[in-house]
Amino acid sequence: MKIKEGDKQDATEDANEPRGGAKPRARQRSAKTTRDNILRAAKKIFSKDGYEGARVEKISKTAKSYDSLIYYYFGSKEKLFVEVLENAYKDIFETEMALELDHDDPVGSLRKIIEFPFRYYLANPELIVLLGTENLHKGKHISKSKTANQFASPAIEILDRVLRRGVEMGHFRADVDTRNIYIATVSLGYFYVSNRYTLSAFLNTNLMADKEVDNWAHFISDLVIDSISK
Amino acid sequence: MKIKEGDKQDATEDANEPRGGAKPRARQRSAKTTRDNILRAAKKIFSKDGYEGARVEKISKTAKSYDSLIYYYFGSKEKLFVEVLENAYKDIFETEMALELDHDDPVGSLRKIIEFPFRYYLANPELIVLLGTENLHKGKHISKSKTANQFASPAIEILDRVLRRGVEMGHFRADVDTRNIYIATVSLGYFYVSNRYTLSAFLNTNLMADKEVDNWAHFISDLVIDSISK
Amino acid sequence: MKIKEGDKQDATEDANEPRGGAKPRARQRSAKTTRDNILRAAKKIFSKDGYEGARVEKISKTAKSYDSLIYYYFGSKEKLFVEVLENAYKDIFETEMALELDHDDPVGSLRKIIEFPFRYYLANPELIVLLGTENLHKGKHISKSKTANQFASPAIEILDRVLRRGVEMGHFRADVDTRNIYIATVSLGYFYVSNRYTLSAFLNTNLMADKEVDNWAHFISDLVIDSISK
Amino acid sequence: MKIKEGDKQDATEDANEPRGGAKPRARQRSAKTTRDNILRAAKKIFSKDGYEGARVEKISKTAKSYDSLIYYYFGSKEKLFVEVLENAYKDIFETEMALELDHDDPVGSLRKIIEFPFRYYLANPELIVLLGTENLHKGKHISKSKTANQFASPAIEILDRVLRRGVEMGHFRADVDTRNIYIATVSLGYFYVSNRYTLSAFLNTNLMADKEVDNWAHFISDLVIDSISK
DNA sequence: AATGAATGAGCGTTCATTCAT
DNA sequence: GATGAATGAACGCTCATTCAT
Repeated sequence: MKIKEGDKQDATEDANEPRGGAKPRARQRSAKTTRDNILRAAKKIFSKDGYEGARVEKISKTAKSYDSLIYYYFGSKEKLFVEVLENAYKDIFETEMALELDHDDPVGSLRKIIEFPFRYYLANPELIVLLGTENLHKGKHISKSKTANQFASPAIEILDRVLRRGVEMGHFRADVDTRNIYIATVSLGYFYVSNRYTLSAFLNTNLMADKEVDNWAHFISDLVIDSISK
Repeated sequence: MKIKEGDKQDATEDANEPRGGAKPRARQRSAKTTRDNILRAAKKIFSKDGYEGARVEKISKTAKSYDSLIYYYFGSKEKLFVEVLENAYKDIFETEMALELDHDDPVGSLRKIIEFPFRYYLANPELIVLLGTENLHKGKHISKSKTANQFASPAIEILDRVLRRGVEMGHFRADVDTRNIYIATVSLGYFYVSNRYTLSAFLNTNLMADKEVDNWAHFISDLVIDSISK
Repeated sequence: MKIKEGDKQDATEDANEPRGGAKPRARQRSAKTTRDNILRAAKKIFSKDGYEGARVEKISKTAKSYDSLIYYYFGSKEKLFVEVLENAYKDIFETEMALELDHDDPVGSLRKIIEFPFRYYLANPELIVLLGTENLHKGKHISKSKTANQFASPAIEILDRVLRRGVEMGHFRADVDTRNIYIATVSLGYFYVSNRYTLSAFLNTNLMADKEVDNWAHFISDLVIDSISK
Repeated sequence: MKIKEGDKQDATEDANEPRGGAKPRARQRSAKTTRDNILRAAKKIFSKDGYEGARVEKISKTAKSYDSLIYYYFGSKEKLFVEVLENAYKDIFETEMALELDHDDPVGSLRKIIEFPFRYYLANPELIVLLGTENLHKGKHISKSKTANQFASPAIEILDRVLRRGVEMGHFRADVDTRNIYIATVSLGYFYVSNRYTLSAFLNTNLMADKEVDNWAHFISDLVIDSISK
């Protein structure tokens, strides 16, 4: 499974920068570009340092911009954070929507769905910091967000369709509970990544080693599938 | 299952305050008590506000003490945090060790073991903030800690004993992987609590309602046990 | 006595907006209008918030214009302030010049002259903030201003003419000192308005009530006239 | 008349600094001293630059202290300002209370009372800036202040006593209005000082020259006394 | 050991001003 | 001339930490 990794590109690359111009040093005066640079830098810094640890100055410097432009475009550090958060929600759900699932192979499809969160968090661990911050603050942003809470149901619906097809085809037990399976699936992927440092220390293993990662991916698939198979 | 809840007592209660002393005006507080008050206050504040969000002054005021005493007793905010963290590790592992398991009922024992982390996190959600902080900082404290990393193996051993007994008695499949089951168990308990706010928002439910909590406890037990049962 | 009140009209009214033009969408605002809008907005904001408290952005927004146009038209916040100040000087002196005084009724004329500053400040309290700012800055603008310091003498001359006519007609003492009377007259009107808040608090009265205002107007007239009457 | 001038001493002189000690450079750790230094510096800076223009850093540097100590002792810039303001009120009223008035010389006494505000503002022009700020902000501090609004009445009572004695002795008209005389008195002293810069510019004179000052002091005494004399 | 004052770096934010289109 | 993005200094305030008594 290939998961699109998060933005790793340098925040300053300006694709639409005029090439070979006479003033190669001139600052791009494009709101779009600046705003995007800040957003990208913010995602990076918030993910690395958490909300409180992230310094506005660090974000603006990373974006090769100015503190004041953060306020010009976003109004406050908190609003910037919310926008970063919403983008992250959007990304993960859109990626999940794009999973190619074979309607006639519910077991294989389920395997893909189960592994998806794990692989996604692995590739985009910044989401974990963002979600952690959000939960530390008792979800006060997500509850206000207009774009965020419309994402969960499609993801569950996809899972539901696969599960029902599996039941229909006689693979799964008739009493499967989609929502519980959904939460379990995310739990098993999230925790392994979110607590990778403490867990690695306790278990005296490097859980991020490829072998370990693959082992876990298979294990959680088997775990869930075994439990609902007839 | 009954889980000992975290310290909820007032940080200022001085059970061992000497009575009838000659200096009724003097605070006359033993070092032990002051240190403990600070530690208790720190746990409370770090859990509520996170490491960065926790203010030294807030901790000292909560402990009815002084900023400078924090430095006197603990050296720095960070060292205080580490001590809080170690205490929290110690508490959860000691509580787990104290689980009363019936050697001749591996399935029931396993059920207890599976539900334990979930119930514990539910009763002590501050642990989640502490662990989250620690993982945000890439586990830099736990790796230095002398007391922390000696706890995991006993917990795994207990699980291992139960699983092997279950295999022996013909309940579980012979190929059960203790470590994976252990991680799965903690994942399923941790995530539900750690992400209770965002998850509740996405699912448009209050996952902390008693009914939902019980549902989840049963579900994760069933999930794991079903998957390893013959 | 009727005193022309300061500009209360909406800064955005565009009386000279061309009608039925071919480009209905274009702002099509003459430079004159924009400049005037800014000037009017500046007077309002400087008067309300003082020089330091007045934000360039607030002025430009009030004028439905842009910060940069303030710099385009006026060069700096300070120069804008100076222009506001000069306009205010001009207004008060022009208004005073326009007082209709009966050459053969020096006492009645003097009464009008004495009450004038009081009534004017009452109707245009923004002048007080402007003058206060100017004095806080040790009059550094007025000393540079070309238009401002040419106004005082005509005002004094008018007073002087009235006083001399009063002496001539045997109403006033021969040794009246025009300049002192002038300053006293302004003092008595200015202070009552400039310190209306602290004074009202100290005296536990609302000095802006109509009754109190009229009382003061009569009192200061009587005070000055009594003192110079034979 | 001798008016106590405002604090002109260096904010850092520490009268109680141990002399000839071994550690002459050691920082005084006396809350009283530090607080006073800040208060004195604040009075100076607020008076010079106005409330908005006064920078917290400038105040703390002037007091040879730290920004943070301002917050430690006063809570905010605004609260510091209020304390400066209250001290200023207290000073002027206490000084006025201390005027030595001869009960049997109401005219002489009245002369002293009339000249007092003028001389006081002259010696303590910072009061004018403080009052100006306060009036710019519509008296929002004075209305909250517990100590401020208890001062005016004693000052008026003193004036009242003198005026009544003058009436009794046949010097003044029976219908004198104490409150109006009081306001007039303050007006005539205040305005001359508060608007000394703009007024000097308009009149093309240096109104602060000794001769001019004395002229004004006499003039306003005469003005008021003439107007109420029989 | 307790109490509280001192220290100084740094934080989120705002502001006047300039520049590019 | 209008529009709005960029620039960079500075501001009020907070914080972890240390020092003196």
